[in-house]
Amino acid sequence: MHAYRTHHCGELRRDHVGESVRLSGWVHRKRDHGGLLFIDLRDHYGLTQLVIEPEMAFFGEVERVRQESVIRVEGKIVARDGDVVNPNLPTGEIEIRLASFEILSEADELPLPVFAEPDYPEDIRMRHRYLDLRRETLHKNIMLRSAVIGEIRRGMEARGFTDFQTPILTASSPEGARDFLVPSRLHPGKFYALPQAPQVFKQLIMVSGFDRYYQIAPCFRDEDARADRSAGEFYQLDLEMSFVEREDVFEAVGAVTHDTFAKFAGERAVTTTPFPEIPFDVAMLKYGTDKPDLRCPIEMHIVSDHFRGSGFKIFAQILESDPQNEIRAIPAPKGGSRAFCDRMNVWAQKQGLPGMGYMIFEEGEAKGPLAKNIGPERAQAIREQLGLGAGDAAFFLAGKPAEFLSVAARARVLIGEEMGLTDKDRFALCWIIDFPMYEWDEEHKKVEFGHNPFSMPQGGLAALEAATTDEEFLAIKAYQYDLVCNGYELGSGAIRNHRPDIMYKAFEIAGYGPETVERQFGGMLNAFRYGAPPHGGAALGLERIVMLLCDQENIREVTMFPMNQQAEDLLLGAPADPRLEQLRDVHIRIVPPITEKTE
RNA sequence: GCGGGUGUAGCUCAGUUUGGUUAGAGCGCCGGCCUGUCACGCCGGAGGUCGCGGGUUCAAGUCCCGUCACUCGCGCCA
Repeated sequence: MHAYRTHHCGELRRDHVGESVRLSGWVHRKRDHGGLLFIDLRDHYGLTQLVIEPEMAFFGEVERVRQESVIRVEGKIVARDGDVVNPNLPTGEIEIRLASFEILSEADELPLPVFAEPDYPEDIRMRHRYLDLRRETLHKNIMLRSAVIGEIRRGMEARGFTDFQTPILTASSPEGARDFLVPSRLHPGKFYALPQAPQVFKQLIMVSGFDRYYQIAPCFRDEDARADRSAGEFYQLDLEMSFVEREDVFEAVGAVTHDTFAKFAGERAVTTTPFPEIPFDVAMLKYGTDKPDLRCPIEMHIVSDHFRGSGFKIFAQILESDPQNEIRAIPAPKGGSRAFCDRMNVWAQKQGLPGMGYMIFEEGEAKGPLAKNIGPERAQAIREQLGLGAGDAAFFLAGKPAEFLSVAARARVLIGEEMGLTDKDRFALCWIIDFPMYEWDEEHKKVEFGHNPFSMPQGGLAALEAATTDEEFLAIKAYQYDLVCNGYELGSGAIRNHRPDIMYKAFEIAGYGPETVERQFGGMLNAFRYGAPPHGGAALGLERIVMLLCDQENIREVTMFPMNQQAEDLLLGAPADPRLEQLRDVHIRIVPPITEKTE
């Protein structure tokens, strides 16, 4: 007989009745009736009920055993009949009448319960992550994560992608986040950087002729965490393809994404391929964001013309004061109640806006202060533009789009949810395409790269050379795209710029001379001088995918050993003070931060 | 770096609005009872610097100031 078990705890059924078995596992739950005692024995696979009677020699020992102790038992499988069958358990038709009982590892009093899952403080969950991970939901999430990775790997391999590992100790990559630095022992004063993404390496892999690469790649970024953004490190499905156009990347990534979601979505619907492609400009106009939640059908409209020179003086003046100002409307079908509109207005004020004006449309007329001031003709025109009818409402935001769009975007989603227009039980995927190559850097008053500088500008060198003014530079689009699901950015990618001449020109527009390009990206630039295939790819945040499939809103719920928001590992204690000789080895002296306030 | 929320028993939380007797409940823990439970049940018990420091007051969990921790968000991360 095996030393620890003949079966696992989720295995035994009615057919096994009469067999003698050995099981090992954790004491999940104990129900002591004095004259009869039940234990739910748990392992990775499930629960099995053990029955202990007072005549058994070890009865007293079982009475004293604490939850989460690890035990080994032997016994005979007996049937549970009639109303003692537990239909909620796969093993609910049998139980084990014990012949022997042994504690393999005793548990102390628990800092957090494994059984039942009330919300627990994060620091305690992190400090005792091994207990937290025993709990049903987290255990399942982590298993799903593994299954998702497996599915992705099979999908990628089936489409001819090859898995390669890229360096962890490397040079700073062009992602734009803060690097984690690793001091060099052999080269005093010099540092490696941990990769923010394998961006440069995967492009070099294409130049090296491997054609199709993928990797479940660890990425490191020294930026503050969010609910949907891990502290310090995360994994992405990283991929790159040679001799492709954008649609080739969409076909490959779309297929793998769809199949992975579909496999684990259960009852939830998944957008079929090809995913809708929404130009960046259109997304900003209709949804106010480049990561729209398409489960909400509401689309915003520009309604500036209806207010220009109108009787609603506040909006009219906003439009006159700056040609860049506009009035944006968010339709709210079925939202035509004063209570709802006021509530939304208060919400907008809490988000830092002066407020959201609104109109309520009724049979033949529009109500609310805005409608009164602009008069029935203009109100009717707005109603027609928005395609609204009686019982509907519309909200209005005025000013610089950049200043109200993020609130408008959230308002759109909120209205959709409150009005029951949003189907929560689906995964709405889309591509956002045609990102601008450059954006306006307000701080330095200059044109700057919008995304990473390695995207191919649409129109190539000719487009860059044709543009001469800031306005023209800002109008240049890149072959740069994002994959979006339910309001989350799942990933992004680009057709890369593999031409040194176009790269010099692209950097020149952002104000960087050739020496900057060569200093920062010389390695890759050199590679492009000896025959580089046109190539492109993408990278998808793995945790985001799993988070969506697990219906979780926090990325730590799908990460086995995450750091907390302050980027600390409470389980093992990191970051930690180094020993003096470690610092000496790498030629580092700590300069304590200046904390005293000097007036 | 900034803003919001939270901090009371091992854990989840009530009590703080309006300062006033010995700070409560559920889960867990310890003891007792219980032969069909599966969130077992019943009885009893232990367990509290009310995050920390200072202040106001006859009196502070409650009011004021400072500070720390956790968390969500902004900045940042394309």
